Amino acid sequence: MDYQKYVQMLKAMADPNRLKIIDLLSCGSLCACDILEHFDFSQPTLSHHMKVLQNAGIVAARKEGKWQHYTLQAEFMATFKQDTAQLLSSDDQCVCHDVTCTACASGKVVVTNEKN
Amino acid sequence: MDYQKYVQMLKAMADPNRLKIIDLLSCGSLCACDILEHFDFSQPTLSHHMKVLQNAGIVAARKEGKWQHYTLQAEFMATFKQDTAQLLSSDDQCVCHDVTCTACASGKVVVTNEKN
DNA sequence: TACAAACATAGATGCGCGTCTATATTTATA
DNA sequence: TATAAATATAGACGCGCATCTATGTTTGTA
Repeated sequence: MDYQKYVQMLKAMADPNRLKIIDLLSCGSLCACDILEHFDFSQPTLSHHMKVLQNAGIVAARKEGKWQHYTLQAEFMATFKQDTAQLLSSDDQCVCHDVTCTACASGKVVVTNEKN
Repeated sequence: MDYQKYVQMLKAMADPNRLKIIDLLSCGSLCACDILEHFDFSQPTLSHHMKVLQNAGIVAARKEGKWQHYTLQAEFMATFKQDTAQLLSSDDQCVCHDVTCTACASGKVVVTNEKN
């Protein structure tokens, strides 16, 4: 998986306001002014947050007249779930395969690395 | 879902080094010195990162002799996947249910909120 | 054409975070 | 008991981030 891209998604999501924006968009598209109504911060701040979400590939923007419509990227929803599952599983591509535990190898403790 | 707890998990994960630590632990327990070998930063920095992961409920620590063993929390792995699925889905508990789109309501654009 | 609405950009500010060095603490061992 | 190994704590530093105000840009409308 694309480690760097996954971290960028996590960083973009790791803000309570941006997480709420994602939640608001989970049912469909919304324009900026409607999103803004749910928050206390200023309009430029929302503009900043939307740019962060776009750069992370989470949100797509489409302009129609005066309004800027935002939608969750389908690819993000799929990729993020997939990357998360892979991170928390110990499959063949896991980085932990060449890892040993010094304490365990010394025979002084009972803890064992399940993969060795 | 616990919004605040989920954000705390995301923040803890939104660092490339901590994400690699989680990946290293996805196969089993490791002590601090073994984790440290995979990074360039100092030992106090690792100690700091492990504390962040513990406070977020991602990692559990267990001391045996000189060694501090770290393990991924089973509850975290379950909760995080579940919260993620709920965030990206539009079920009954979604915050977007009382949301309308001004631009759509005006009838000037073709975009519609899928839930309305 | 003038004005208002929706949104973006520029620049500044304050706070948090990742990292460091130095030192303390705990535990095993000679 | 002295020493070394493994880890934690304290305090400092620099950078990035979330936010703001002020202003620019685009688009629809009277």
